[in-house]
Amino acid sequence: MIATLSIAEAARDRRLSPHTLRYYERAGLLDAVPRDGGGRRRYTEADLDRVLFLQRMRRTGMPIRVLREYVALVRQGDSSARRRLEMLENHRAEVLLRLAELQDALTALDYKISRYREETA
Amino acid sequence: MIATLSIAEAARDRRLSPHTLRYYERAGLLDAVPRDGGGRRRYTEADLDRVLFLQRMRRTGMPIRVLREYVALVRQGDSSARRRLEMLENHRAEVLLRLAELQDALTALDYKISRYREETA
DNA sequence: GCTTGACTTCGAGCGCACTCGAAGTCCTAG
DNA sequence: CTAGGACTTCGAGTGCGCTCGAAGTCAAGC
Repeated sequence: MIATLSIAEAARDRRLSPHTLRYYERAGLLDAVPRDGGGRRRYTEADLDRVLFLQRMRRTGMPIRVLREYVALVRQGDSSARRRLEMLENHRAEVLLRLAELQDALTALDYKISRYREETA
Repeated sequence: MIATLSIAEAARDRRLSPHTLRYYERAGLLDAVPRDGGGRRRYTEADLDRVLFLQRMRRTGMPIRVLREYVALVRQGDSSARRRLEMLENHRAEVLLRLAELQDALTALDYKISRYREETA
């Protein structure tokens, strides 16, 4: 028997709000989460893994709309594997771009900060 | 004599829209850009430098509200230098955090992509 | 002198991603 | 039997950062 979590527990675990978890489900980012006798959600390990994936993609700028598309492909099964791979590769390229942007800003910030420090010294 | 740019030219140069340039000015992120006889904006080198700074900060997630605060401090002059330095340092810390997030996602993506490739092979 | 087109201001509108609150249900403890 | 609290659904509201469009001005070219 594997442990399942209530929505509050799952939310705490993944550091987001129950509202957001429900929203992701409504938005088609999570397949219907299993319910207990009283109709309450019980999150499985697999659900939490999916949430972690969603968080990673969201944090790196993938829109909900695209994520929804990806999840729909997952539901379609193996035949969509190639398209999913493409989506992941596309997103990877965007992540690299954003990494470069952050590095650029970091360099600029460091330069500016060092000038401020001299000035104040 | 230094070259100044029309709003269309400045926008092209910095790869954003004239709408956004006007918005930044309205939002208090750019000091009043000098105007020509007909009341049209002429962007100076300094204005473009400021825009570049804004873009870097925006791309790395600094909110307009904070940028407005920073710019207000710049207007106040030297006495605000220490606070500005603090703001830059705070933002630097956030940039590092976001870099870590991107790296984490990149690692996860690379793993997933490699699995997809094996599967399809 | 008239048209064209790039500009001006201003307020409204939009897309995104939550975020919240109302109203109801269900289980548990006292 | 009742009170409390965590949950449910659903639609509405919020904050952000643009983005757009209407209506008007102005200078240049024909």
